[in-house]
Order: sequence, then C-alpha cells, then structure tokens
Amino acid sequence: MPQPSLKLNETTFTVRDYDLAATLGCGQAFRWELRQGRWHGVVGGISLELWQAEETIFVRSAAPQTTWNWLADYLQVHADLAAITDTFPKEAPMRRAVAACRGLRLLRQEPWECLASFILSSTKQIVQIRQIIARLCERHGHPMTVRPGEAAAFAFPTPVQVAALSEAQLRDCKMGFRAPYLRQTAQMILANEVNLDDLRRLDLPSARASLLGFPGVGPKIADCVLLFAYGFPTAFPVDVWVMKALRRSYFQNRRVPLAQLRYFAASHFGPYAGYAQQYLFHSLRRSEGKKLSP
DNA sequence: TACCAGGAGAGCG
DNA sequence: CGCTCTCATGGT
Repeated sequence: MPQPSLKLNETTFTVRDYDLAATLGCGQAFRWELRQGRWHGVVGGISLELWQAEETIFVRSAAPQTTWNWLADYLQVHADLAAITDTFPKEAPMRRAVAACRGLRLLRQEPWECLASFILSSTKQIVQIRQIIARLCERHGHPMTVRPGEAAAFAFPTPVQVAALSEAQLRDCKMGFRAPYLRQTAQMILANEVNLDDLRRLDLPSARASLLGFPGVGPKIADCVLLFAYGFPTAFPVDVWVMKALRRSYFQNRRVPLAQLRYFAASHFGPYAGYAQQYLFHSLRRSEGKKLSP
C-alpha cells in the first residue's frame, strides 16, 4: 500500500563542488530550461524540476519514484570532482579554465538522445540546437505527465518514432540537411544494425568505430557521445571553440591542422581529458560573453 | 549585410 | 592522403 506521508516525487542530493547551472547550461545537454530559478527537463522519461541552494540539489518529479539512483547517475553527483581536476596538467591555461567554471560536471546522458542531439548539432549554434530539439520533441515526442499547473512536456522521440517520420517532417523541425542523417540513424538502430546498449561494454576504439558507422557522425560527434553518454573519460571532442582554446593556449594562436590538435589533446590532458575539454570549452565561451543559460 | 555556428560527406588531384 | 565545396537555417 502506498504511504501518503512519503513524498515519493521529491528528493534532495547533498553535493560538493557542484554548479548545477553550469552543468545543465554548458552545452552538453540541450533540453534543460531555466524558468523562475528552476531547471525543467526530462531524464529517463520522467519530467523533472531541479534547483540548487548551496550544497543541496532539490528535485521534484511529475511521477512518484521508488529510487533516485538513475538521477544521481545522470547528474554524476557522486563523482569526485577534486580528484578529477587534480589530474589536469599543472599549467596556467588549465588552472584558469577550472577556476572559471568550478563545479561544472559532465552528465551521464542517455545514448540515443545524446547521439540524435549531436547529429543535429553540426554547424549550429547552441541556441539553435535547443530550438530544433524542442520542436522535434513537441511535434513527435510522447506527451508526458506533468505536475498540475506546469507547462506541457514531451519525451524525446524514440528511434521507432523518428524512423517512422518522413524527411519532410524532420525538415519541418528546421534541422535542414541533418534530417536524412537522423532518419537513417534511427532506421539503423531500429533494424538492430547497431545496439546502443551494447556499446557500454566495448572499449573506446571499438565504441567509437561503431558510432562512426552512423550517417552524420564523424570524429567530433562520436567523441561527444562517447564522453557525454558513455562516460569514456578520455574522449575529446574538438569543435571550433575547443580548437580556438587550444590554439590560443598551446600553439601561439597559430593555425594548426585538426589532426594535430587531436593528437596533442590525446597526449597532453591525462586520464580525464574529456573533462579538461569541457572546462576549456565552457570557460572560453563564458569569456567571449556568450549567453550560456536562458 | 556578411559572417558564423559544439561538422560531415563527397569529389577532386 | 589532404584539400575544397556543399549542405540548411537563423543568430549576431
């Protein structure tokens, strides 16, 4: 029998070195919206509301839960951030980047949503990626249970749902030339050509090779999925921002071939290079005055 | 108005 | 292999 006194749709996490706003707003995930001081989003098919006060993260969900382990994993609240940043190279550029976004965590996202989202990310600004994904979810995702008075929320469309859409329907979500990539990727998953859950048990090169088999997935997007969904700590996505940060801090601002930057990154930043990458990315975007959260 | 965006793929020599 | 061009759309 349910016990009415238990608040099964609320919990809290006690955290140290955690900046929820930086973590949810830094461009690793695209569905979190800040409304009246609280972050609204969907994890594991559950509509959530998160906010932080000092060392506590408050959680409210639309549906009651028997465990919150899945959310602790997504938010990576138990990761030892100090131990991670201690592995970074002891040098001025990394110290500055860490100081500029202390408390930023890498999330552990769901593979399909992460893969699909980054297929839609290529040569798009983060604000536009958010818009495309929001439209895709509103039009084609399953409507979710929300708390009374809350705005409507939608699940991220499943591979089955995306595979059933026409290219024109996807293009109506403003994803442009990425539409056939997303559609074909969904169809490949539906046909079980690649099982995203199986990638969890592979080593980094094997998992990367599998991801590169999807249309619209090259080295950069593959590394994003390896880092943000599968948690491979050395995956190191190099986009235009990271490229600029690396050139500025390590190559006297000279133009450097992409392959050379990747080689440098793989040999220089240590066992949590992917974390280092996100600090370089976010600190540069912050210093350039980007609007990082809505 | 130009230029650019968390790139990838195809065509070329 | 490395280079260049194209792809679609909207922010700045």
